[in-house]
Amino acid sequence: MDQHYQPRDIESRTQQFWADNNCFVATEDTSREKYYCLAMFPYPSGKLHMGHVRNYSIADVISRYQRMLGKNVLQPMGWDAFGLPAENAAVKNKTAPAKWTVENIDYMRNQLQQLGFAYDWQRELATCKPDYYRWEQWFFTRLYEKGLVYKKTSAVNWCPHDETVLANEQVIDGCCWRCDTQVERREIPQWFIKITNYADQLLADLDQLDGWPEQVKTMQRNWIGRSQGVQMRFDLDETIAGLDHFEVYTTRPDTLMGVTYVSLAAEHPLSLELAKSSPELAAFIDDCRHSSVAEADMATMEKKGIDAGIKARHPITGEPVAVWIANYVLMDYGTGAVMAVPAHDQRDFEFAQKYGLEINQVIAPANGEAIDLSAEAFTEKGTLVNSGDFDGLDFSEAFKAISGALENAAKGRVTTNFRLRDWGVSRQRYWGAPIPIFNLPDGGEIPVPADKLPILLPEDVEMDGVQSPIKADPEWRKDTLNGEAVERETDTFDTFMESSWYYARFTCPDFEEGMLDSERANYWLPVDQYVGGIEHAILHLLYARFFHKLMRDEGLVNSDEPFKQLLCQGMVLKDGAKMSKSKGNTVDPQALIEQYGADTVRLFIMFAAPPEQSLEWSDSAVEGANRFLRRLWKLVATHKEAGAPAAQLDTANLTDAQRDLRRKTHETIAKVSDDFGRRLTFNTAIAAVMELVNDISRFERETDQDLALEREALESAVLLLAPIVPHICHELWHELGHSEAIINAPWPEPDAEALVRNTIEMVVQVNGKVRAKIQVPADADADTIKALAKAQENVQKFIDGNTIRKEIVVPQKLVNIVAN
RNA sequence: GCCCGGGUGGUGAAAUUGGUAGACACAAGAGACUUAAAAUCUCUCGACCUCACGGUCGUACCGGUUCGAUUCCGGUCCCGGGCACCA
Repeated sequence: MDQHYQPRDIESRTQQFWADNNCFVATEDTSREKYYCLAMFPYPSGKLHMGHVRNYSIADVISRYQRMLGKNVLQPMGWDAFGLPAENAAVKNKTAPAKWTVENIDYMRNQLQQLGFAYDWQRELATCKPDYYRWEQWFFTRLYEKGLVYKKTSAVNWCPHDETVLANEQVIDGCCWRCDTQVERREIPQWFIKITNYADQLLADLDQLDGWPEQVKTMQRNWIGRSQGVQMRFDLDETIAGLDHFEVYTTRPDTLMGVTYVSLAAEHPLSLELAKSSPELAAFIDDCRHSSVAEADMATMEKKGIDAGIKARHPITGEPVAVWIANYVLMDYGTGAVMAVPAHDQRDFEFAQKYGLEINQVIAPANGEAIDLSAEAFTEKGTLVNSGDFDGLDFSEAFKAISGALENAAKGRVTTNFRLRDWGVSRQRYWGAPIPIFNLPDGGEIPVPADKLPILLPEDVEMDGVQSPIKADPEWRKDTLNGEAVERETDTFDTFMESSWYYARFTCPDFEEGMLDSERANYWLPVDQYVGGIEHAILHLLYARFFHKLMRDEGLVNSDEPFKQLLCQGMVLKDGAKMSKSKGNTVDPQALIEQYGADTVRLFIMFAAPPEQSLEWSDSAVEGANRFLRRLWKLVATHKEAGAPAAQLDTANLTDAQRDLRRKTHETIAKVSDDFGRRLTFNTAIAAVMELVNDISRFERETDQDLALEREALESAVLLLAPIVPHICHELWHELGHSEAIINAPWPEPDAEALVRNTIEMVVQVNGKVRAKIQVPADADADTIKALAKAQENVQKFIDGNTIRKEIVVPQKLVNIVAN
């Protein structure tokens, strides 16, 4: 055996072995328990970054561990290949997005292979290929036929200088990232999928996701945002272009008697109508357009408003209420109009103060305390005051009474509302799947019939950064249907469409007869373990859950949820900031693989932090990971020099030192199994193996029995590390005399007998402070332990002269004597 | 602004169900080996007091619950993720 650890040779030999033996090709086998482990597929941006290495190392460790447990494991890999960066690169480098994307995929695939991830490469897919997106197009036409798709106008960011639509990311401080022109909102017709039809299911089914982090479920619940409230009408004093009222929704009907004005969105039909006869209003509404469509921008911008000059009638008192137009009311959410209660809503309060509007208290704290409405609104629930017949009621009584009064007067009703909005899937971009719709000469549209699919995206194009090549080309859109000329839709799909079902396509990527081969899909689905960045906690995961239910209702899959267990890994940081090109703090994984080998990179990244936490990069800690592997290699080499043990291990006759090493070995097996299988804390698992390796190094080997014990300990360490550093373990396993490859070795199990301890160390506290440590027999009773604890000299010192008030014994752990 | 997380030595972290704060590493310092360096091995390593035994303080900050709080509760500050067209 080579005395020195040579990762380059070891890793290429091992990877060759895996490839030659098709080790990771997965086939359906109903006689075995399946395990589908999936990491979020990458966008092929050029080369792997540390976030990828972390994501894929975590998933690979889980896959390899489950395989050693005997499961039929599927771990696929593919490419989320459509998207904006390819277009930007195309403009910059004068290459077609397709070419750029394919080259990136080739480079990154090679990097993943160098890292030794156990993928079934036969299932590789790329979403930009027609054999993938054709089924997405087909599915969209099915949704259309089911009435789950519709077209409506919706706002986009528009750069008036470049005459192009901008993504939120391309809007910097309200201006175009290329030409710095102030962007405006522009309403254009776009396609939507009715995710709101599934809002209740998407909310309710979160409860069955026991394997998801509570944090992610909470975020999704809040995002869906189901609320009970009241929708009511405010009648206008005069009819304006046929409009005699508008609707508002509130979750706080108890504050209704405190309404002092109402606010309309700038795009509200009433606002637009009023602007026709008021240059002042028209100017204000025009000004409101100068803002990006991003909610964060809307919420943080200066709140502005203007008196619309009309009055509405309070639905209960009939008193006139001022109508304002405000820049912070969203037309896309709710009714586009909100009632304002400045005394009990902070945003309304600030607006009212700014414009000198009335602030009327109608809620008092339930405990009778006075409130000061000169500084801020009182937003908690309480008891009604200044509310006429409703005075004295609490929130729920007031909710019932006021909504009842509105219902009786036919002015309102109790409704359930969702914050969730329908999914806008239209993009005015080139590098995406064309939306499969034909526009008819008479102005209508129909979905592209199945026999005309796929609508192919031309790949040999030039990008100018302004207009999509399929929009610029007058020929591309031309098509015929039943001999009649029709025009293809030139918008493409949101790329979240592709990433919403790729996990299912991996079960049957070669299937040509349909979107999914249900038999194979139902064998592998749901995904047992999904691993990806926390930044996807809401959008991607919600859309994928939605798509799964859509596919279920189409009869393609038979489960309700796509991902049984979810692990959200933290980001990789350097100097406390996210690694990014713009900050110039990136570390190239490629250089590290070349310098230290894949195993060192994998070990470092799994050891540095638990998976959910952000990970701080450290060059010297990588050095440390490499040092550990060298030590392990050397330890096996030294062990081998002593030859193979002549006799079997005789576990019934062990010295104390031998018993200690054997206990450590089996404690480590138990600990690592729990960390891998239940806790998913790989850093502590590695630490436990390091402790074992330290103990082996310190173990003084003399007899043949010692040698056998040392071999048991080393073999265990190698098996336990195999999922993390598979290449070195592959070779060490052979060196330890096994002809069968470690990839097919079963996971070790702890021997209960080896774990037994005769004595236990317990801590003795006096008034909660540690004063002594005692060794007690494992089966000692509480009185014996208390007596022994009190007999300690340093314990005596602290209880002497005091009365013992209480003695607490926590079995196996500690004694606390309370004395004063 | 709203929703969700996080904050522990010089550094990354550990403490799994409220029970020994700092496992395992990194860095640093001292020593051994070496002509020398690297590598390797041994020891020290939260702060303060103490010759030592040992003691006091310490998990962002303020307060609470408890025999006992890094862990639970209330508040504050700071950092990160998401906010529907980055993926």
